Amino acid sequence: MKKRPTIADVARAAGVSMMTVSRVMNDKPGVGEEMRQQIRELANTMGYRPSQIARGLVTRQTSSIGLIVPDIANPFFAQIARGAEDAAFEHDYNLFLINTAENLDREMAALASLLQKEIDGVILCSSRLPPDELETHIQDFPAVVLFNRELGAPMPHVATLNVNDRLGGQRAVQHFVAHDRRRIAIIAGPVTSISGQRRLDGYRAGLQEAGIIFDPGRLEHCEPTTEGGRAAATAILTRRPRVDAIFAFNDLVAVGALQACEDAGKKVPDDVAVIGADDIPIATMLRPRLTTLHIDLPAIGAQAMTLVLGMIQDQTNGDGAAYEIEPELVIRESA
Amino acid sequence: MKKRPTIADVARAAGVSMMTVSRVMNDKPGVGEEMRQQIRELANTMGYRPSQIARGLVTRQTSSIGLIVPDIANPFFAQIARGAEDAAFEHDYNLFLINTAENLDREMAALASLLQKEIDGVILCSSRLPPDELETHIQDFPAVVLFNRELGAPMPHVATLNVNDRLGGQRAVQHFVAHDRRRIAIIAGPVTSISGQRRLDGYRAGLQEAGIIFDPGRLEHCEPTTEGGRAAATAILTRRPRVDAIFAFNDLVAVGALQACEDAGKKVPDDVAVIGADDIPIATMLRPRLTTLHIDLPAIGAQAMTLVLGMIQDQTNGDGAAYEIEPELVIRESA
DNA sequence: CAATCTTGCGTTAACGTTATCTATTATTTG
DNA sequence: CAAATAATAGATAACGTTAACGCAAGATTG
Repeated sequence: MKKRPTIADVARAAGVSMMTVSRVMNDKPGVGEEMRQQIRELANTMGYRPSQIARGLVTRQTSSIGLIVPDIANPFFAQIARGAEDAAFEHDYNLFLINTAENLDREMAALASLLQKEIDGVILCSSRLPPDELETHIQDFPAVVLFNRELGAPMPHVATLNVNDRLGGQRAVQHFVAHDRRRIAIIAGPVTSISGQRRLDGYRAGLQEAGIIFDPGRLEHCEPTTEGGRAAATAILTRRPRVDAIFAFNDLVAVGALQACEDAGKKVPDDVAVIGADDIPIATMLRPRLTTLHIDLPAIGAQAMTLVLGMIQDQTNGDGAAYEIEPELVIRESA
Repeated sequence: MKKRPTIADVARAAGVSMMTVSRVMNDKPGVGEEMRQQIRELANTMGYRPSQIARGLVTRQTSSIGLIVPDIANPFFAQIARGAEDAAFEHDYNLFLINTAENLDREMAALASLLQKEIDGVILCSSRLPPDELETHIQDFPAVVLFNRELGAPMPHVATLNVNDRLGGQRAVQHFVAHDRRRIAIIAGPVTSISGQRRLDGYRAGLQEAGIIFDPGRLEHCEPTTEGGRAAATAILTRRPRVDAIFAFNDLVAVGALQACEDAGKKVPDDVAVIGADDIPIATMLRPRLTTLHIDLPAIGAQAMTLVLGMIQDQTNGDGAAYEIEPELVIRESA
């Protein structure tokens, strides 16, 4: 509302040059302790706050990081966002949040608008962009962390952080097999999802390990939502009524599968065992409690943020590295 | 990585002044159609993107809106954030997301850092700041929407958007009473929560209406989480074992209450009926499905964003107004 | 056909901050 | 005690963009 004081106003009021005020505000040397205190106090009473915009123009730093996710309403990404924002707050950074809604154009628009904002770094989650598009769009950022997405060849200023979904899928199948389930179905999520492809990979590896031949009739793709999971599970259950286990793309999809089993009159886990993935909070709220592949979502968000921040500060920190997170099967009631 | 071209580079390459390029980039008149096309193309091939920072310094507009929420990992706020971001995207605005973690200092720090970023507007959700602090902290923003928080006196550039939680609480109690429940407990959420206070108000009004006297033993406060709800419900159930209905602060708390009933060997809804609030997606995933007070969360987020954007464009649009949303009881299985 | 308006483009000066360099003192040193 | 060094502070010029005004040449008017 009322006009904010500028550094010039403070300087004039204190009878010093703007540089002196600037040095005080940035805790830089070159100002006597006495005057420093005096200016600090004056700035405070005047309500002076340096403009990040003007500062950004000259320093080329904005103290802002972009976080691009498919859908913040998905608890998976909401938890990651929480961890990332907490870490950003610790370091006096702010977070731009953008949803892509699983839409390529919107993902590209997101990257473009963040570029114009001259943010210091980006965390890009589950990008669906084709490799070449991805590379051209991220190369102009000072620091990038790709979550659940790999790169053909390492790029400078780009680190990757991936959940070992293949291992997860394999472990899920192993658990089913160990409990004498052999007619195992999989709901693999969106066809374009990298995580989905990896989980499917692990699923097939697990089957092969157990000497079970892959049956395409037990595979279904779907949207990463409860409704998607329900529809997919219903489709599988009608096509292959004797299925005795379902590995779901994620917990949301698993909830849908649970509902489909209920609809079909199948008891979980007696008739059909269900394993989800990601261990979002809902997993323990349901009855039966969901057996799922656990990963520490807020910690992942925090790690991603730490990685970007590290790359900004210090070129070598995490630059080009590929990090991996190992999911752990937590056995509850659904399998 | 590589240095971005500036408007000066484009101007030089095109053999025109910077202003001409500027006019083209902003679709402003004063440039011939032929040259306009030519510059557009050149800018494109050079990969020129105007710096929002430099632009912001002179126009005093950043195309950024701040969204402050207690916790983005809470589906309630995640849904609102989704709606708000979608609406922002539509208008080429970006969203700063900040969590307060129910922490006053952090809320104030959030406001302060957004002020330095010179954002065009803020949506502040469920502020816990005392009235005077709140007023001083929001008055410097060009446009503010307060969600679930009221103002003593209307302020210019500040609109409020409130869920009529009092009515919601009253309706919940009415529903209980209509089904012959009279020993109705309430879990009222954090003591500092405005929504919690309003729901408690409505609860008492509902009781009075039915001629039931208020029993403090049936009231408990708690953190707005599943664990909080579980603990609070357990406390009430041990203190007042004959309670036959629970109105929960929100759906998350209701889930906790459900769990506490399960722990205590009470059947829902037969022994104890439970009503939640907000109708987050989890409500329909649970068994029994949660009866709750429905509001359209993404729509609220979008409305809040539209309100801020309107105030920025046009001073009078929504300025100082107070909007209200009426929750609707959706009856499912838990009550 | 002179007077006015329009169209198309350029010049200059900001916006608020910090980098860099320079100038003035104090303080230490050999 | 002269000379070197450090500490403190100021002046100036960016950073990339747009607002505001200026000016010419062509179009329109009475």
